Amino acid sequence: MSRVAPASHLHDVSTVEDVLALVREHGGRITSSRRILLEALFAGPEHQTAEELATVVQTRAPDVALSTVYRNLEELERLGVLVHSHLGHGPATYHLAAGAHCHFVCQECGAAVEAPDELFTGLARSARTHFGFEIDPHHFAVLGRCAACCAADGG
Amino acid sequence: MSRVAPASHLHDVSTVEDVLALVREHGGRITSSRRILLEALFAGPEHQTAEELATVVQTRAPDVALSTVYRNLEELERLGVLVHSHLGHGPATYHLAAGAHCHFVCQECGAAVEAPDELFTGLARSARTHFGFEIDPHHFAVLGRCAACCAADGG
DNA sequence: GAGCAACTGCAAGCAGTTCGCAACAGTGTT
DNA sequence: AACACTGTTGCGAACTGCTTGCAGTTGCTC
Repeated sequence: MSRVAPASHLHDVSTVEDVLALVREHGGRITSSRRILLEALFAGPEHQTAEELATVVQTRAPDVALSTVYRNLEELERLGVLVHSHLGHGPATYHLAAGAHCHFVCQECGAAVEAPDELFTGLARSARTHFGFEIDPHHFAVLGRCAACCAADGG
Repeated sequence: MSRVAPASHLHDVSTVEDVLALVREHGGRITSSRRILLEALFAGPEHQTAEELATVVQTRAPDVALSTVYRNLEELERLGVLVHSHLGHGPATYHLAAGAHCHFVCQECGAAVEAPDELFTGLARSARTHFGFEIDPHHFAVLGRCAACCAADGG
């Protein structure tokens, strides 16, 4: 599956140009769709689906195809710049690896709560000691019921 | 979304007939596809996808459609007899609610490790106190890297 | 055994994502 | 500045996992 050396931590990738430089280093090319996509990622809200990103990109370059967005997202993820997570049942959401965090998603109303990584350190330690398993708490959402829905339903 | 009183805990649902009785109580009918599906669930391995279950069912009743399997799984889940979980990217897996447990799934090799619920009590408590969020650790898998893949890759 | 409603198979449809392909466009070289 | 090399693109079709509409069937009650 993902067998990549995430090189992003060796470089500063805090701007669009930084990322493009990284892309170049890995033999990739700097294309306008790639640049616009990155700008959308840096400028937009934290959790964007491929479709949403495509829509944003298309406001500036209407001919960029959805498949191009997917391919670029895939490439950027391989370089370690991006991460995608599955929040509940819908489409995956993408965000910059730098701002990765964990999520609680309510199965009833779909609300997503961002959780600090510290909440998972205990679980991470147990998983490591019991099973030698290194968890990646960013990639998935923890499902459940949010405070509002618990209150609404009672019980 | 799921707004159901899981009645299963009020009843003993440890056999196929128990479940069918529960189905009847809720106005459902006892059909052969339903019975065969339940037998597959009780007899088969713990994690089965809808497709796998359909295949098993079809060995005994070749005309049972995949959509029927989905509809029955949905119904049984509404009654609280079943649970489905998303282990990684592929299709959902179904298993009896009685044997529910948490999972660690390796993103590299796909291996699934079953984890005791106790590992999640700390996280559950933090989520509750910090966010009023009641996690449901059974419904999702925690992704990461298993011991074997960690060892293989180094890092 | 008649009738109601739950259930069924079938086929079509859906969302999200991937793929094959021919055309196109960055990039290093000349 | 033209050239070739190869990464990238748009398009459309395919794919997976799942859902739905419909007309026919079947379990269950009276």
